Amino acid sequence: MSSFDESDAFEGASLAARAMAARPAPYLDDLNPAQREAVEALDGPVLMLAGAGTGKTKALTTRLVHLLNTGRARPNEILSVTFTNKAAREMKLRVGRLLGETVEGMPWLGTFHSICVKLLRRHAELVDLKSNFTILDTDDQLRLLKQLVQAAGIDDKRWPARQLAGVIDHWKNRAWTPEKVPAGEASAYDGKGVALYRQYQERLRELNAVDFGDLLLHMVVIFQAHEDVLKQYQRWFRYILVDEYQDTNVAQYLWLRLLAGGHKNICCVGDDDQSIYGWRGAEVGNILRFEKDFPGATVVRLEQNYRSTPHILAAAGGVISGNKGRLGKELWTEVDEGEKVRLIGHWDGEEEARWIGEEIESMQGGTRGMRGFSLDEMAILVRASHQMRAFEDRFLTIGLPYRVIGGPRFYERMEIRDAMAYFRLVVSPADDLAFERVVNTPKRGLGDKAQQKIQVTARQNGVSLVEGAAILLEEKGISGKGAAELSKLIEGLRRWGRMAGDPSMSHIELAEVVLDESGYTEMWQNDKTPEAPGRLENLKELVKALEGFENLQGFLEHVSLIMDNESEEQGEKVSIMTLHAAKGLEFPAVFLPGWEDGLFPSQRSMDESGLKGVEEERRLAYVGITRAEELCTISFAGNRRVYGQWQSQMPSRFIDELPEDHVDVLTPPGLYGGGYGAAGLGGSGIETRAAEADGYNSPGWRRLQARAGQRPLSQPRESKASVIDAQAVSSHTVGERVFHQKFGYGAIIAIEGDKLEIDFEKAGVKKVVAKFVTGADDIPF
DNA sequence: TTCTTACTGATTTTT
DNA sequence: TCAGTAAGAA
Repeated sequence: MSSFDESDAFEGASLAARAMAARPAPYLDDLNPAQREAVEALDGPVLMLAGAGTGKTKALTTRLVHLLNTGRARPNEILSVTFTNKAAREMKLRVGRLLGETVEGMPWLGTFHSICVKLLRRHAELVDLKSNFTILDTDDQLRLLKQLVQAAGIDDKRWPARQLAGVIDHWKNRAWTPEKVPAGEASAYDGKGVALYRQYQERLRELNAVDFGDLLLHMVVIFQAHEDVLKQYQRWFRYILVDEYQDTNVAQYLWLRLLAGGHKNICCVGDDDQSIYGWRGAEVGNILRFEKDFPGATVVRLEQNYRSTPHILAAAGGVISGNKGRLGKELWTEVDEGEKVRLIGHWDGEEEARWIGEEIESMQGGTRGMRGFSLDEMAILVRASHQMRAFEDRFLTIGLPYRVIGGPRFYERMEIRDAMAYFRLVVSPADDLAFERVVNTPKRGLGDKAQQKIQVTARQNGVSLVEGAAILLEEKGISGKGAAELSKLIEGLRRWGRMAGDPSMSHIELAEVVLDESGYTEMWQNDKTPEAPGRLENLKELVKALEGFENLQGFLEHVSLIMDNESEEQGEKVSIMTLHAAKGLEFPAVFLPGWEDGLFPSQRSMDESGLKGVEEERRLAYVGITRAEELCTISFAGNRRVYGQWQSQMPSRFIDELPEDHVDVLTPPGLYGGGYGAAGLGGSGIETRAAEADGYNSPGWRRLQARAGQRPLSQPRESKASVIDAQAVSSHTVGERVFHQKFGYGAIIAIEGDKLEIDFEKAGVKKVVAKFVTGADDIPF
């Protein structure tokens, strides 16, 4: 607690205030009027509504520097929270650059989670934890939940532990302890959710462990129950800055409101139009409600955009204007016209990938009067990660270098987690979850039965699993190969533990010894799967990462929170990522494929959250378009293979929301008569003329897409307009041979409305809904 | 115990 | 389609 000598701190601050009050502030000259207003409104609540590309980070960091420079607070009296480590790093860097020195003394600039860990370690005893508690990763969490579920005699096939994890996470995001879960949630997880939640928390306490959600939850509980503690921090954190406020969940919101409760010097920065994490517990309401929560708040809108061309901004603006209850912002730019947003429809997903691949290749050299773009300047942003595959396949074929952003992060990889579990066991042999993870990795002939014996022995003796295993061996409760291997493991752990205490041995050597002697490295060396070499490579990298730390313990502590690893791959590559992963990034040229109803907006989002879901999807569209600086290309396909089944697709409703004046409709090559979206470009086919007559921004155009995308007998999906269902029905005739996904081939006996009576070759006579059958000879491709 | 084969069911994922 | 799991076979 040495850094918490308050009297010293306050005196220092006032002295500093007097000494620095007259300091010039040249950095203010670099700001536009709105940014400047946001920076200079230092006291009281401030809401900075920062649209995409409006210099939000600049304003935020300048404000921080201004707080320091005017002597209002010392570096350790400012609480600045971000969501990602990356954002925190960026802020530190930029503050340092503005100050002309590195900022060592900003201990409270970090993610919600990393700050909460610091706080919770100081006050762990208030929630019955020891200050050296461990932070579980999701694998540990899941294993623990699985045990509880099985112990409760629940069929974990019908009720997967994963689902329980989701429910608990959701509750924690809302700052509900087991006692506070409202009655309305009682039916969660087969009605046993709350009870299991309680057991889970109990078990965590026994293990002296917390999960990610607990970090926030425990701190909120502490602040609510211990006014003295809260007051202490309210005084200490004289100013609070919050980035990405639209992404805060209820727990984070409460945490902030408690901390800001005294002086209300809180500045929240965010953009309600970029709230895309509702499904993870984020509450757009937090930002919409700010002025009510903090009456008299200064609200500043940053609307001048420094990123995109006016066409791109107009297209994004047109789409987002369909959302209700926005705080309202209109982005503008001083930049000249530039290219319109390009729109193109394709026959199917593969064609779309092929076209984008070719387009990327030709864009490198510059086409249609445009400048050339390097591969690093181009990105493909998809709604769901499975869409990436088509592009990867295609790019591999044509040898186009690409990089996938997102996906499993370094510390989430299996081999890294396994290795870490070994390290954890060396540092703290009582880490049961780590033991469970590696006891049979590599295979030691210790299956379920043997592990159960260890569990029972440990529980009977009230000791950890490692000790339980030792006792079991002594009692000869286990025999054969398993016994020999287990005793080897236990001995190894003891030996490594001693080595850890030996100052003559570096922790890097120790790590190598552990991975070697445990047989873990060997396991991957003997593995013949194609990913094995990569995994060995990762292990080497892990050992290398140890160099930055004093010992294993310090390393483990660090890693539990910093789950990101941006190993900057060399070479120019196109980026492929999800829209979510793209938030906060920008690229000169952006491709947005797969704009089809059901895919984007995603069917599931609409089913689960209705209008709210569509609005969040729309914000995702807005985020996608606003990633583009110079060129944005939106595309869709008429047919797409979904789970191995060909389906016809309707263009996304968001396409109809694009303002016509800012869109160029391109004609895809290789389609007779121009095919889709030939509006305004002439041509001869019926489709083309229809498109010209209606314009693309009309129901007629949509109908055209639907019709053109619809092969005569392929199956429409449930959500489609009734017109199409009728089409599907009328396309069948009695006696026709058809195919059904479940029942196989058969012949139609009778047709009643949308139901068909079919004599299946294998399944006999059945009545099925027409949309579930396909003409037998007409399975596309 | 572990390897093999059949089944099921499927977004987005900052920490 | 395809990955991840669950029951059967060696």
